[in-house]
Amino acid sequence: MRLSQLFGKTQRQPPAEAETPSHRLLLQAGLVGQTSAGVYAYLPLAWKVLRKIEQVIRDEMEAAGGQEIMLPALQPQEMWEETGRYQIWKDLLFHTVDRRERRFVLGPTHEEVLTDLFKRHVKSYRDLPLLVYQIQRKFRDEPRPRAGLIRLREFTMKDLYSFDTDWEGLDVSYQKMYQAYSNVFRRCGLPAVAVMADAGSMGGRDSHEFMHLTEVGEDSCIFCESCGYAANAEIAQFRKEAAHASERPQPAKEIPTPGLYTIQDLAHHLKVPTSKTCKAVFYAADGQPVFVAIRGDMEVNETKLRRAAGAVDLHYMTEDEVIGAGFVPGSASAVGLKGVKVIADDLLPEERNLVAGANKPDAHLLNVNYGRDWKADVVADIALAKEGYGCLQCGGSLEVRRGIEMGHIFKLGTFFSERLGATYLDRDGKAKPVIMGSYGIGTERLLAAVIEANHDERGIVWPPALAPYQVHLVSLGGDRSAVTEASEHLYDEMRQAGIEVLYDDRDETPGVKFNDADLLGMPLRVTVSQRTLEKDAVEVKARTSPDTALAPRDRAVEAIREAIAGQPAAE
RNA sequence: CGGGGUGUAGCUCAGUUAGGCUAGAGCGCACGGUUCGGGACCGUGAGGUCGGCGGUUCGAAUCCGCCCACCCCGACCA
Repeated sequence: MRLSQLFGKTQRQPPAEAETPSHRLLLQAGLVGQTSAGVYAYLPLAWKVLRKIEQVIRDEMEAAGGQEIMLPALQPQEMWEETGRYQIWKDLLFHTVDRRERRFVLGPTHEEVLTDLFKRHVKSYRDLPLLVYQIQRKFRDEPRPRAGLIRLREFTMKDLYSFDTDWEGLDVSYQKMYQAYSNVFRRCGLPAVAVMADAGSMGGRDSHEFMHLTEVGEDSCIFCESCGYAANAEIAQFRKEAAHASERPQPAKEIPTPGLYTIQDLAHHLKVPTSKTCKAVFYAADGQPVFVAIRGDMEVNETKLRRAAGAVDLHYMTEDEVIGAGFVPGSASAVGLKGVKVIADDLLPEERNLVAGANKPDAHLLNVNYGRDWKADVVADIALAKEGYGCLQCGGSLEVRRGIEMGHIFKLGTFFSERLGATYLDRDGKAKPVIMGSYGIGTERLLAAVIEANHDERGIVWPPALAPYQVHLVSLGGDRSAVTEASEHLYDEMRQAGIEVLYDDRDETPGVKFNDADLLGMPLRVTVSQRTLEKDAVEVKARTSPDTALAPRDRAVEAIREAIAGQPAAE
């Protein structure tokens, strides 16, 4: 490809709106164009990379026994109502209506459609296990699109679904996908770690997310270096130790605390650690008020809380809701509270003599004890793991890292098969719901993560396996026809040799060309100039190294080929 | 949805505080010339609903109101 003809120009100054490196580089290099928030167009270079990413994924899915299919994006709304997911996903769906006023949604994922298809084509245990996958557009009206391609509203996802006769079979399918995902990310030159994750609202069992760790990521992950524990902060557990368990229960005592509303102020004023206090947090779970109690030094993990509450929707109460529920902000506690569901962190029953609200303005209680003074309807682990907490498994110190979630695998079980009636006939002649798993990778997000992981201050550094072209041929010809002729000749030779080459044939100064070559990030730069021709050579330079080397013209193609082969392989 | 921010040429921004006459700069783009190994130089030129609508005013990029878009931080996910 001639750079002079390429659709997509580099920009000297990146748009100010881009903050994360991948977003900035994608725009500055002219790879993508934004259409609206979370919706992008992909120009030739980006599209080439995306196709290579898809090919890597396709390879690994096929190797694992997956069969590729194509499913509709236009999905009848009733299908979503049948599984009950319509209510849950409603706000995230793009809705549409056909000319007969039949309601459709643009598929945000394809479990419903595929399970329905499965029903009509699979009848027997002999057809199982079955692994099918699709690579196609999904549409989600995300509340907040983010950071270029990291969080999109229209995006491409590889989704593979597994169908097994039993849970052991599902374990095997799951393991296959776990391995396939590891292969995909390795081949894409992208460091990734698997962390345990929330299996979501679909009653699944195991679940892992594949994370690329970077400050730019939007997920928090918890790691233990000594034993290898790795989990999304949403579900991460930790070792909880009661700080005051050995104390003898003391009589409760009310004290005036005017002007003290926060745990910080309260603890400071009473000269006690925040771990000596009991904090109250108000949530609405599926519209019902929930009183949440947790030790003052800890924070509520909303994923854990949602599960403990058995709720689909969970949000911090608004001021109106708090007043409506009759809570006393600043001095609330579960002591004497009636008619409201109380959920307590499981550390509270072990603590003694905590400071808690008195449930009336400007007053708190000293020496509050669980069991004697109050009880919760639900006692569960609802605390958020934090940096420095103890590892549940080994006691080591936990670390928090940010990550981009590039892939998610989970065991669905029978959620969809039961609701949609997807059964198979087993050996015993009985119809049984098929056991499913679901495994997704976002390709544009993967592309963004690849750039996050592979760039320097000058631009992108494509992993060879994904680079749109292997060679960036720079001609410093100007109007010197000898240089131009030699460049054209080498360009032809390389193409005939099957080498993917981007040829900078523009009438630009050397500085412009070199800077664009660095920005665009092809693995190998080959320069032809007056200077190299005087030595009857061309210059070869890897994007990853500052060093250049001369290759004789008569064996230039051979030398380039060797240089490509010598690149750090992504395999 | 809550909080914060930004909208002036393709990109980066000045001009808005204190309303004033043909709205500016750099880069990019087009043409001509000189240059040619790390974002060169000279000349000429094209390019603008100043986010939109309404209001105040003799006069609005500038003041007021409403709306919209985009970015960032939180609740969701690949």
